[in-house]
Amino acid sequence: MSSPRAAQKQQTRQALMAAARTLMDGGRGFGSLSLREVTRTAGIVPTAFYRHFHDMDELGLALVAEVGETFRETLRQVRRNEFELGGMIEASTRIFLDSVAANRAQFLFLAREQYGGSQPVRQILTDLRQRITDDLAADLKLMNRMPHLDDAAMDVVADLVVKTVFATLPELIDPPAESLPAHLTAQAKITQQLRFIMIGGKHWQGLGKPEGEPGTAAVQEPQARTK
Amino acid sequence: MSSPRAAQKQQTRQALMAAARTLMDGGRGFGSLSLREVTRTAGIVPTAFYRHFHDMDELGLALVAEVGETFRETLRQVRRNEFELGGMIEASTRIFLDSVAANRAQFLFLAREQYGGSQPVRQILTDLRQRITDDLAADLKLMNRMPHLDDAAMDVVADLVVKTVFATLPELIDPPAESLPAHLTAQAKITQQLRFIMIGGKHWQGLGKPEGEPGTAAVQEPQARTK
DNA sequence: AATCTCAGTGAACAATTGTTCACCAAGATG
DNA sequence: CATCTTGGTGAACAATTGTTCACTGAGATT
Repeated sequence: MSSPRAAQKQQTRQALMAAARTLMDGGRGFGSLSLREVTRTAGIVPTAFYRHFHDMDELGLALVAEVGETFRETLRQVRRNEFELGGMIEASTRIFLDSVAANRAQFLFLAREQYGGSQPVRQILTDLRQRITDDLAADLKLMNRMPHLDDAAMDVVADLVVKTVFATLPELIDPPAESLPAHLTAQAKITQQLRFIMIGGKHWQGLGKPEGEPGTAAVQEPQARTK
Repeated sequence: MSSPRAAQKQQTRQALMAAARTLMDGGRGFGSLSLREVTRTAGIVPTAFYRHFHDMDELGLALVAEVGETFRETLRQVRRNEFELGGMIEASTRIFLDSVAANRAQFLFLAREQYGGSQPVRQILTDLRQRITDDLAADLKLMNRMPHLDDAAMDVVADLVVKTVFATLPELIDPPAESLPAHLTAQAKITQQLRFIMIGGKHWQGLGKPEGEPGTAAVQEPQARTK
């Protein structure tokens, strides 16, 4: 038996978060949700809200933390497969897509609020994304697949990859989308796109006249990051 | 002097759109704006709103149409430079960034609402983005810089480029951001990222064992789009 | 000059909002 | 057992919301 009644509390707390996510399923933004409809959906009286969050913004931050944890856990899972041979991108993509499907509502919040949310929510989401980018950059440097790239350039690649993944989230969530042309499944498309990026990194020729492109040197010699 | 009285109308209509954009500057999402604050900001009585828009959603659609027109005009400008020699990506990027800076509020709406907006707004934004992607794909096919790619693969590249540009918009808008490490200016970063993508497209080796990656053929032979 | 059109006004409405307060009853603590 | 803590209740509040309606007065039309 033994249900410590402090655990009951976390249960209604979860109910509040679930209510917010549910309301967002209908296409609403988090910022347009009212405290009262959240409590109503959670099956609770408005005043009880304050026993859990001081603010709607604080609820938002809790939702960020939640999806952030899910995200990073998924990435740990991806990283475990990263040293196996063959189709690394494809394997990683599959793991990621499975996680998105399994936690649809959480990632829906992430996709919707990454640029639309209130300023504190957006700030902490930016931090989350930065940590992910840094981790990926460190990984890329370790596996040494892009010998021509210095550390700074590798950071830029990592940023591009993360940007691509985050920007793809809405496509992964919006439609259950059966019956597609088969080479345009989300899976196939993002796999191919990530491959383009990695190949681009591998064939980067440095600076002066990259890829026979004449004229201006577009990117100045980047010095190592002084941080 | 000739002030056609129907022109005064469009002027307050513009005032309403400007008011909405102004309110969004403070980090708010369009969906959280109330009809009354928009009219208040526009210096007008709430009821007058209905002379211009039937709905707040309709205001949103007008804002989409506006930034859509600006965007496509900018792309026409980019396309005029596209056949000049040297640093094509860099030149295009500069033109684009200038336009974003010159129409900051419009692009702020685009960046914020591309995934956060209400369903009708998001739908029409998706359409806009699709038209842009199609135009770019057609252009890429014309200039024949990626001989190994068939049409379907080129569509995927175009999608990736547009995705990258759209996902970069928030960085371009949020901070006036002076005093950066200089190789991390938005200009330098997105230029380098687009270059990675284009190089990746150019070096794409087709299907079986792309880039010496053994094992599974990740992407099936894409047949030409049947449309 | 007489008439019509219509963008903007101002009062009024029912509904919903965020927040307060005193109150309860069940679980924890002594 | 008596006492204290605390998650949830329900009434009440001032404020703001979207929408209606009859109105006005300056341009347009005749």
